[in-house]
Amino acid sequence: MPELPDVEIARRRAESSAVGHTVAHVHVRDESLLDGTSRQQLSAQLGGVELTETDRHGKVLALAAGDRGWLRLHFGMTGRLVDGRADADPPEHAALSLDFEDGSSLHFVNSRRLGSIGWTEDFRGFVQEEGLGPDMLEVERDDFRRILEGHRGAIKSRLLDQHAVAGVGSVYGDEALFAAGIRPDRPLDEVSGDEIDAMRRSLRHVLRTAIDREADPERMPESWLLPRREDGADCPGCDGTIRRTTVGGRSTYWCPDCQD
DNA sequence: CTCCATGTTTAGAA
DNA sequence: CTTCTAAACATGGA
Repeated sequence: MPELPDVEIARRRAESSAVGHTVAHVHVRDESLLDGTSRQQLSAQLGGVELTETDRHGKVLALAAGDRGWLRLHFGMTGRLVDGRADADPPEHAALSLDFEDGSSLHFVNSRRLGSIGWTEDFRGFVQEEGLGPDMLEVERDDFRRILEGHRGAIKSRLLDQHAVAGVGSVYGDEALFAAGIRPDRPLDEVSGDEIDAMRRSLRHVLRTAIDREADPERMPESWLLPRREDGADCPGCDGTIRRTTVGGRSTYWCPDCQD
């Protein structure tokens, strides 16, 4: 489920399994995911080079190769990182594999192929150029208010707009709206400043909790909406019923009795 | 067969 | 300019 927590967990795993390792071979296995780069460029930039650090902004993960630049990964709907061995078969749907000199390897697996693989000399500059909003775990209260104020559309649509704020997706967005007691389709001009503050706190709590539980849906609290994302399910917070609707073109699960 | 899915972009309408 | 909808992308699971 590649939203901010999933990408953060992937970043932490890459930090421990790939940083400090030297790339022996780069295998681009699905060229269609390359975005503004080529297998030649990736091999030239990463081959024989030690990975030095990781970074993340919203749903974008980046791995640094010293001063040369950053490998950028976007997971789309189904992307994930898998550790492996260079002498073993790569996992099914591996789009990119980095084999390290010690025999280990890191695979970027993506069955649905909606993500992207890029190269950028300056990751922070890339974030700027793309016009991504601030990371949801970094944004300050007053900035978050400014981002949501002055709009009339549904609050969920704005939360999921990566150019407004980066990292919120449909599942954890619904979760935080549920926790804050706000309807996903509520027009933003009907949301008070205090409610915006509460929304920010709910988002931070939901995202941090998800990260603490390694973004594993099975491990999320029973009191959450996530295990009940089904039309007609019992609401975990009241005697009501969870409903599925569409907001901003995305399936949305919420409780009409708990949220208004 | 049908419907749905964690994301993003684009075209067109209002 | 803002906002919304539908469609497209490609694939897999229920």
